[in-house]
Amino acid sequence: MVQFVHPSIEDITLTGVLSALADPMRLRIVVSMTEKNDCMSCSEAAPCSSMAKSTLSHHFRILREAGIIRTVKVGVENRNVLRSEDINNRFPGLLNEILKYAN
Amino acid sequence: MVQFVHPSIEDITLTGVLSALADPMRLRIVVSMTEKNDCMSCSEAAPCSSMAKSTLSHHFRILREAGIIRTVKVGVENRNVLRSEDINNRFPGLLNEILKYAN
DNA sequence: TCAATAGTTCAATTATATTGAACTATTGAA
DNA sequence: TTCAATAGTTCAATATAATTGAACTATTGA
Repeated sequence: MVQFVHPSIEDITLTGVLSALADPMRLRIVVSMTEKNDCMSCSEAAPCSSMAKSTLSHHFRILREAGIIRTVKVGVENRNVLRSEDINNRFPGLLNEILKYAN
Repeated sequence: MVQFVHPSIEDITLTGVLSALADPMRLRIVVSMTEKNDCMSCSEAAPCSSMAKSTLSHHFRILREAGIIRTVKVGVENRNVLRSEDINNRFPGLLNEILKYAN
């Protein structure tokens, strides 16, 4: 049984968030999640079909451990949501400012 | 004679800026440059004295190639300035938003 | 029961970061 | 003019992180 580790709000760091968003693929994942504004499976939010699923899994882990997404396994798939509220509490305005220029 | 390469404004990328600022040491360099609000030599802006100068040189190169600082060699030292105006033209508000939460 | 689905984990390879050592260029003093 | 000191760069070696294929786990639905 896979259990995911998520940082609490106070453990979200600036450089952690920046590192996570400093990758074009992860930025695209986050952008597609803001557009959907709902849970997305990993494959649904995949930035491109050519990426190996182990790489995709790695990127989701980075986003998760930076505190940017929350992942829950439901049935056979993972349901990922943006932790917009948490990030906005921790760093008000930051995420929107970055996403303003993403894509 | 060392000649430094700087990207033009339109070649500054979001992920480039985020990658450059996603490192705690580079973030401290940038913060100390905003506090000084003037040219700083590499060693003057060094985030800690224990860092090898080759590592420091590497960090300044990353910042330079991301378009965050401009470097000119004057005499024996490098004079580094933040390209605040350029970054603000390219991504209005982004740099201030990030620096708001730095350190 | 068993194949399909959705993802994780592992091990190997590739790429990036860190550092000491050797180098370059400039200055200032003897 | 020589030469040591200063301020950095570059190089080669090592250490750390990213990418991927292959094997694995867990869940569902036929």
